[in-house]
Amino acid sequence: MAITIADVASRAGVSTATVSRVLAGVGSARPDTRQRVLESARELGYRPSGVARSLKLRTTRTLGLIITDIGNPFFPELVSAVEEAARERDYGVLLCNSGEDPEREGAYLELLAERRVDGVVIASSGVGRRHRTWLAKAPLPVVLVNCASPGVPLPTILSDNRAGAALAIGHLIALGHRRIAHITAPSRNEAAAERLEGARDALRAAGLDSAALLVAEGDGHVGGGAAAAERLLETDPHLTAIFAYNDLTAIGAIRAIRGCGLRVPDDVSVVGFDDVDLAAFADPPLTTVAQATASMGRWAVAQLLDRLRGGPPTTETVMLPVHLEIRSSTAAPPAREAAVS
Amino acid sequence: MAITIADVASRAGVSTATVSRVLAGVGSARPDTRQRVLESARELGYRPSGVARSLKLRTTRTLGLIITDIGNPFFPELVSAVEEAARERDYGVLLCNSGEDPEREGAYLELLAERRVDGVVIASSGVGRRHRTWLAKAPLPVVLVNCASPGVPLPTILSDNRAGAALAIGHLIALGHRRIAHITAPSRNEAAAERLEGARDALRAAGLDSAALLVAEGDGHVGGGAAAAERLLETDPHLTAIFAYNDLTAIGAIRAIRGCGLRVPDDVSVVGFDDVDLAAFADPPLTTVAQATASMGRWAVAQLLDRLRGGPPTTETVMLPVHLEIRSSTAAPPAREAAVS
DNA sequence: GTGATGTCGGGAAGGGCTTCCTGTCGGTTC
DNA sequence: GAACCGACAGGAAGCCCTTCCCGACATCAC
Repeated sequence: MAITIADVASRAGVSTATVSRVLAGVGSARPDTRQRVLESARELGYRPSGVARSLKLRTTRTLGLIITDIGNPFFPELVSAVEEAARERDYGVLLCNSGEDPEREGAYLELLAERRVDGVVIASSGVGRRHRTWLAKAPLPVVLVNCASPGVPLPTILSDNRAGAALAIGHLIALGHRRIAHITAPSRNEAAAERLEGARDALRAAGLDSAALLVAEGDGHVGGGAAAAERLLETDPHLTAIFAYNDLTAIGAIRAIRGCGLRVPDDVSVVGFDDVDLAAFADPPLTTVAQATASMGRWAVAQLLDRLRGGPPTTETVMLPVHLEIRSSTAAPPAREAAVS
Repeated sequence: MAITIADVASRAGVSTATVSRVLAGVGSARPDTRQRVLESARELGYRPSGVARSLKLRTTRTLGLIITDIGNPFFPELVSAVEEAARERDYGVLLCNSGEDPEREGAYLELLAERRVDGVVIASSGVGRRHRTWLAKAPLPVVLVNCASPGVPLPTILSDNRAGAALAIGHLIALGHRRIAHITAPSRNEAAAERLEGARDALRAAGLDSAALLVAEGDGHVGGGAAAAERLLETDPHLTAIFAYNDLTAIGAIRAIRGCGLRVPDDVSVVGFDDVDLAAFADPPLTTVAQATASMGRWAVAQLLDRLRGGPPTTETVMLPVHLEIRSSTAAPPAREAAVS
């Protein structure tokens, strides 16, 4: 059915070895032989089988990419960077959306291993911990993005979550806020724990009682953020600032704050995390901690490919700095509250 | 290096044929043989090579997915649906982000064909037209999502763009708007043309002059939407409604409108298209035309797999209905304007 | 003329799997 | 006891490439 190298060879009156060499451009061939091969290939519409080549060469030129949730705009940005870096080197990307489901994660890990992808980048928070034993004896190169696998030495790149959170809270404190709340994410997410810790760091650094930080749990999405903010405002109707686990959560919080008849930032300031594309276009434009998302993706791919080109197995961990993107969702607290505090 | 079926066979003291049969669960094997094979496989940590299997079986259990721009939230929603439908059937998805770049599109089409993916779903507006000749003799099953390839009979699923646009404009007219503008997308995008046509349909149906529709071109993104809205407001400072090509464009328009000191929807109403997740959380929540994005993705995969299971090549075209999601970005025009018109 | 050197290109192995075909063996049946 | 049968399991082909190795031939120097 499909044209094979043998068809091309017989049409050109040469052996398959010659066809292979000519098409790959290696070795030497007489110009007329070369010509005939090229012509036959073109005329037949020959397209070499990547599968056969992969079997022979023991490389698939494919990378696996496991992410948590493509519905969170942070991930499309990462996917985009990974995909681009891969494409530049002629690699394909097999996309796996884990949805935080351990079973699916496991299934995908197995699928990628069976498919013999050349490497996999894992950017799915829970995988590192939930599949430690698998990762410890991973049959292929793995790099972790924004996620750790305690005890398993794997190359890792992550944002400085703790410092970022401290930056956010520091900013709020500097504006004069004292009644600050935090919306975290389910604790299976290690970044959530780090961000919470960073928030407390900043409070302590300012000589405030870090235990007084009001905390509610969201789900990393708009809905959870809104619900958490509502609970928070019920608990302390006079809080003046909320630092959210991520931008989606922050957007939910803003919604809820407005739902309570309050204004952002006049009554309550809100800070997000990630600096997703849409953060700048939210209303009001969101003050948020910006991660170098694209850099992470590029680094992960570069790391993997270095390794494939014979580089030594690394366990390097890179911590990327973050910075605060100040927009209009934060302002000084309302005078009354400032006086109260 | 890697464990092969031969290793398992020799450890279990059987032939590779037997191992293959036992692991695939076909044919019959004596319970004790079965046992030995299973045990050896487990002990050795055997993982069959998908590559070898693909070569033999002539199927990769992989689908290609070409999209325009993963940065537009419409696509993650589609990707998510495709990925899920594929995963349920144990298929992988090779993600290709074309970025509207004809060269990249072509490269990806070739890559997918060489990789021998079992099928490809194309949801990248321009591909259908730009690569017609390729598609006409596509070496693998293709289905088109929200994109057409004139003259090439391929199974296609699309939203009723024209009717959707008419719905949007009809809604604005019903609210009393008469000075309505439209922000379109670059004309290489056929959906853009259809939506523009639909807008004119509705104007005509209401007995209004469809030629009077003010049109500006955006880029399908927030930035382009904002720029287009600015131009529009400059041309006609008294327009009272804007229908945008998509939600991102609409969000940009809202930004620009506010930048001019006007309010949404009090001074200017805005309608989007797509009903992206975030539309409901925009400020104000966006009135928009909702597409059945997930259904499209699922249908595309189902279509492809049916075909692979021996179904006949189809050229069926499905047009999905859309509906208007009325939120708070639209309202009656300000009294002064209503009087003027 | 002979040997050395170099250029082309073919044969064949091998990558890891599935499956058709065949053979063996124990048990039935008449 | 012969013929037959079903259940198991092995041999080997074949999926489509790449590349090592080697032979054929031409060319050149001596």
